[in-house]
Amino acid sequence: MAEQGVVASPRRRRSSGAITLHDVARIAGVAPITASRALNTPDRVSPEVLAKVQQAVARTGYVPNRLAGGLASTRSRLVAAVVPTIAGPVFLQTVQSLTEALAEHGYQVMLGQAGYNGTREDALLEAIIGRRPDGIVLTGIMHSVEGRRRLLASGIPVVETWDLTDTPIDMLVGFSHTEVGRAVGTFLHGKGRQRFAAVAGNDERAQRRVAAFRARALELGLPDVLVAGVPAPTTLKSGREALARLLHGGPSPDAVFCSSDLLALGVMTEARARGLLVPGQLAVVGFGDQEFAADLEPSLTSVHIDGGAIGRRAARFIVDRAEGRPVDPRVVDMGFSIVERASS
Amino acid sequence: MAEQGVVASPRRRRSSGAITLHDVARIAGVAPITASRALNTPDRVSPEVLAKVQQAVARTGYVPNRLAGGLASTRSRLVAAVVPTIAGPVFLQTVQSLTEALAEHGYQVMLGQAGYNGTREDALLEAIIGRRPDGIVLTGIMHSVEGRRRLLASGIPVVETWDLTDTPIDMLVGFSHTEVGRAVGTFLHGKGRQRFAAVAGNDERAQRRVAAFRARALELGLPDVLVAGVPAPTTLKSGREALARLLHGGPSPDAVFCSSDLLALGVMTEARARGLLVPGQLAVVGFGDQEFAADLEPSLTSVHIDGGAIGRRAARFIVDRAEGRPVDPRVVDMGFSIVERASS
DNA sequence: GTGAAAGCGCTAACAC
DNA sequence: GTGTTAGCGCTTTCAC
Repeated sequence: MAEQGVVASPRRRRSSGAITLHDVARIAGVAPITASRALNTPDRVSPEVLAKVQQAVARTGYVPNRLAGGLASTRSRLVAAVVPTIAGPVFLQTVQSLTEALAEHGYQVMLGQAGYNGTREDALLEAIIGRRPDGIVLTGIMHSVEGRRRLLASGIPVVETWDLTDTPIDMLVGFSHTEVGRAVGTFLHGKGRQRFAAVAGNDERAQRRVAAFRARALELGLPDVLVAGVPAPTTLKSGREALARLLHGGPSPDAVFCSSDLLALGVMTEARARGLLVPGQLAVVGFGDQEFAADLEPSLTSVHIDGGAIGRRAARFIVDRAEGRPVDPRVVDMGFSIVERASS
Repeated sequence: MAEQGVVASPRRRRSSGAITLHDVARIAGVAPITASRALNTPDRVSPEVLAKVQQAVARTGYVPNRLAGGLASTRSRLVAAVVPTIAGPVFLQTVQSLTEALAEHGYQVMLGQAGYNGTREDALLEAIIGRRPDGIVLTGIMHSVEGRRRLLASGIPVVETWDLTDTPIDMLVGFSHTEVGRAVGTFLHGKGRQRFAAVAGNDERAQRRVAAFRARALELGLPDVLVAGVPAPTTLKSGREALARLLHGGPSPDAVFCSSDLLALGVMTEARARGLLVPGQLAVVGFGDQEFAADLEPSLTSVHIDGGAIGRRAARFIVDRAEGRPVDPRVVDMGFSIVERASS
């Protein structure tokens, strides 16, 4: 009687109802851990057991619960990718190749949108860290000192991309924005241009490119660079408006360096609407070398960044770290190149 | 002695080392479950306890482990967003607003890239289902019968977007591609155009738009529509090439319906290079009404789709379902509109 | 309003 | 090569 009282109403909990590793193991006639090994490390299990487990999996349609696996192994196989906004086309190639490369190794990408002004940064970091990702890839965003501190404190591997800073949080794969600005200055000067202008989004990296472009112009003995600032994310429209502003006051520039290809397209569109010849009266240089740049009329000279390679490299950093391989060096300069086309 | 033997080397497991709810509870002087309630349902806890727990959280920098929470509650607060590829600009607005809207409710988005040919579909579904997301949002992708079956079997809420099909898997928010094709046909006919052509990516939805466009032309007593097919994802380049092909054989069209704005830009670019006047000799209509369409020269007439609204609606579907609210209706037609601009 | 116990589904650690 | 045991860090269930 007493016994019955104890056993009577066992504390039951609603389970998810899905097939579990337990079920698979029972059907295969082995212990759960053996089934686990058959799935994760098949070479450490006898061929017969492997076959039986695989059959059971096929019969039941079992899909391992990665939440449970991640909790038990402290390896979530989740990687956070943080961008200002996914709607800007600049970093898409990087996100795409990052996602693909990680998927090949069994990792999933979680998307984080930080915005351009850093308002949501804190909530975003909390949401990300709470998932215990095996890595965080930061692309095209700045982070506050506080954010940096939290990332460091979390102990999660971090890859910063699309930049080369002196004080990386952890790992870094990018290129020098300063060198880009200098190189474009040198390039345009080599083409005989004299009166430089720039159209730049108000994000920190674009500003750094422009500052270097300007410094290079001064070095070369050219007049000061006219700069038209536009809000980020950059658009075709703001490119058009920026050229209008540049032409409004003072001497007309004969070369414009734009902080994105979309801006450059805007500048070329506006130039055409005004009867200004490109490249005859105005050379235009873009940044990013988006797929459309080569096929514009005239085709657009642009600074080529291999966004796909950056994503793949970042994926390798994360996977290496997650699997305990040594990561050295932790900073990779992917460089850039100026692709010369008709617009200059 | 015996006792010592028993206690001596307890089976120790390396924990993640991070602060846990246990730690917070200990510091606050309450039971773990109480600390949990203070964080998740603060109104069911006394003000003093709440304050103590919040203090402990602040002092320790505690970030809840959502893997553990998800496992225990069978609510992962993860939502999978599946697109053909993130690098095509068409669905970005949808992904962006989906991510934002979900983030406001504490949900994270996991990115899945299905490709345009469905090769990776199976592995992708397995990866997604393994994370036990609270919802799956499918955007711009077709799925095999087998994929459909697996999704259904998983029991996970599914929202299909950017289409209106007769046999939704679960929930649906989109518009009719057939209606789009018909409407564009009617529109161009109203502008006095007679010889229609179309440039279309080889994805199923674009094909449906073109088929309806063609059918509408026949209804209107117009000659058969010339169609130039291009591979997905669509590019400016393939737009240029497509127009070249269209002009090559037979009578020149006086109107082209393109399956993306980028294709339309390609068509306009090629037209200009050939001295063909837009809209004088050729009317051009795009699809998607991307941000740049309005500011092209000439500005581009395009079919406007409110991708942001689609994403937000999909987010609401998922959140409602996850919180147990009734979802009715399960199919929402977001409609579309033709934005008339200079190119037609 | 608060707590004790049990367990979500998996894997690490240790045995044999 | 296989199994036993004990958690991973949280929340549900039940009790007071």
